[in-house]
Amino acid sequence: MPPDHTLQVALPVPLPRLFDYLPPIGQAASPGDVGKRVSVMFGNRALTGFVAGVGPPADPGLDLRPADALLDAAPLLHGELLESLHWLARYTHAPLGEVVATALPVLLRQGEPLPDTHAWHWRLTEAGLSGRERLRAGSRPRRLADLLAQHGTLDEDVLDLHLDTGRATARDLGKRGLAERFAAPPAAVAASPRSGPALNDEQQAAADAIFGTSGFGALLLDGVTGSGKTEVYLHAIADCLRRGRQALVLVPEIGLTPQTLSRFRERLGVPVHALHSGLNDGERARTWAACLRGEARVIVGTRSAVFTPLPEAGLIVVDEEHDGSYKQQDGIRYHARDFALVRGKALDVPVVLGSATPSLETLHNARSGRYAHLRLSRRAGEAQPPAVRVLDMRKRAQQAGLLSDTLQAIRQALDAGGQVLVFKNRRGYAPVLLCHDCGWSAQCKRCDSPMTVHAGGKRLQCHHCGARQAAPPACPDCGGLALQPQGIGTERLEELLAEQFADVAVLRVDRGTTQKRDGLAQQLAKLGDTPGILVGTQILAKGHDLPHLTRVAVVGVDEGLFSTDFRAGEKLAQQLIQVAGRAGRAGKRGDVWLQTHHPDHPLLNTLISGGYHAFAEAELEQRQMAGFPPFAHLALLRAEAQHVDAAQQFLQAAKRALRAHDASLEMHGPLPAPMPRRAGLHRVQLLLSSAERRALHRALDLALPDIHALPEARRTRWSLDVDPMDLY
DNA sequence: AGCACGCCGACT
DNA sequence: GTCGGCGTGCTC
Repeated sequence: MPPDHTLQVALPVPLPRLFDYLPPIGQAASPGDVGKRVSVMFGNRALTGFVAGVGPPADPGLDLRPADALLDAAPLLHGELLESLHWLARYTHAPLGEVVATALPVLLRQGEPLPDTHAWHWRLTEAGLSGRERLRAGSRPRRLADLLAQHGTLDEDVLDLHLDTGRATARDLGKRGLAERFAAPPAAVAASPRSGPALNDEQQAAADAIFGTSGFGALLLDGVTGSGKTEVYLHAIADCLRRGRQALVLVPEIGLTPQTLSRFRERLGVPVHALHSGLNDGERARTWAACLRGEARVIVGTRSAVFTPLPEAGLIVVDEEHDGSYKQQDGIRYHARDFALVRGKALDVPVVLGSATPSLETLHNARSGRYAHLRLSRRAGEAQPPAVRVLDMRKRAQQAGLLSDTLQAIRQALDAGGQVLVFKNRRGYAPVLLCHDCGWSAQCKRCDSPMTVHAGGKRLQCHHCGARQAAPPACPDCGGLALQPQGIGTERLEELLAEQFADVAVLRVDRGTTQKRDGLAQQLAKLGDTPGILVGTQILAKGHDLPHLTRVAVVGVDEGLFSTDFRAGEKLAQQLIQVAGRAGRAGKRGDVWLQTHHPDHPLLNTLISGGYHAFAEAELEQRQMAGFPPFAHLALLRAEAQHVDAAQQFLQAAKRALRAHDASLEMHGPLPAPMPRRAGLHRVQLLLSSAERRALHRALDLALPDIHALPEARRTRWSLDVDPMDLY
């Protein structure tokens, strides 16, 4: 056996190398096998791998095992997507096998064949055509045969609509040789778009700029809430369809509502394929296959949709590009927005990044001229931007964190027939249970963090490891009965509001209440246009149209003003702008009441007087001075272990390895993570920083093999996060 | 990451 | 006497 044609296989294991296999017994390996999946025995378990290359073995002395079977007749990944995944593996410093596994739908990752995407149709056979008259008139088989004769062929999916038990009858005709089922090629989709509202001049200019971008180009669509970004997307997508190309639209996790989809479907007049967490494995694999075959023309999906193959790509849109849900926080820690840009470049198509509150990274790129900067400054229908009022909380009496001024403001808005949103940037009933007598507070036994009170004070839950327990009836330390929830969460707020405003509906909207499918939409429908109060967290800041909302009360922003996380200010500003954007729509000017202990804080002042862009300007200056992104590039090496020392020692050794390869790399740590214990493990981290992205990556490229080989590496769970979003 | 192999404690 | 703890070694 000439050993110069072995399969170089990428496997979904955290080992940063490929594994050589002989081709399956009786087969020869050819360069055409690159991109096919392959099943192999690895150790003593069967794995599905991916042929990354064909060539001579890395180690000629090694006794190679044969692969069991190649799973694809033609490469599953090739061309642009394959190249982009190679890029992603290099960029995240992750094994190609894990990157490929992340990119593929579960079923394909497990080695299932690429599913069919064609529809099954039925038609009469020769025997059926000539013999249908002999079927008893009026019988089901006769009626179906007549239908088939009349229509020529019928889609299996609609048989039951034409005739009761139509499917079963068709199978019966099939058994008698009178009808046959065949795979119909997917119907060619002719777009029949419906026109929407006329674009205003800003929208038109934006749409023209996208249309005029030939080949790759990044465009920031910077439009205030309600300025009609979606209309611009729809025009750009319609253009893309007219040119016979596919469009990919990425949306944040909670932005993909049934309403969004039906709006797209209605306006574009083509099937819109959705990819989100609600799909089952089969649906995901089918959608992926439909993209690969070019049958899916418009794909709307969340983070992982960035991995869909786009053989006829024409446009990529990333809506709400600043949204944190685009960054995967475990496994391969990719950023879907950034990867979309990489793919857009490789595909040579425009990438539109839309937001009312662009990330500072994106704004920086727009200001430096790398991205075109398209602005939509006007709200549709002449709606006015909301007025913001700051309430000083210092030395003021409050109930459940609400000032009496705020309560009055809510009353006024309700009396005027409006709806009010009370926005609290935290969830749970009350952050901690505190003994007023001795100061004891409920702490999680596994994590060093306070447990939060849930279910009206009956239950304690740790928000970090999920541990739950019943709240003690008396203080475990002093036996006193003065246990009180400290601080306020949305449940306590809801309680107070329900009490104070018993005449209107008070809805709490958080992860708990919206987990059910369409839970939020149903709740909002229940409220209708009657006066009422919505209480909630982050989830309320985006997405849904709330046309009757006239007033927003913001409570509990102070934690975000003094955080150690360098991104906290940006996140807070984005949230405040987004939630303020919920107030007021055409015809009704909304307002925002903001309670704080720090009414003079520069972030609030700049944001309120100058808006998001003034804030961003100031924040970018600070980032530059402090040497933070986008003026520096970060990578975070995290380690967790049963014992702090193991994690510490690993990171110390990793630091020495990095230092050996780059004497000038900036490193901070190892330091305990901001949440130093989680689920019983100690967490430590080492922050790497460099003004030059290249220098950072070169140091990692050189040092990671050493770090993998460290004896300390085996005694800890560790991971690398390039461009971390949270520094913990 | 899995999964074996390999030496030391409380139990059917 | 065993079942089982997780240290450490390896996977083409």
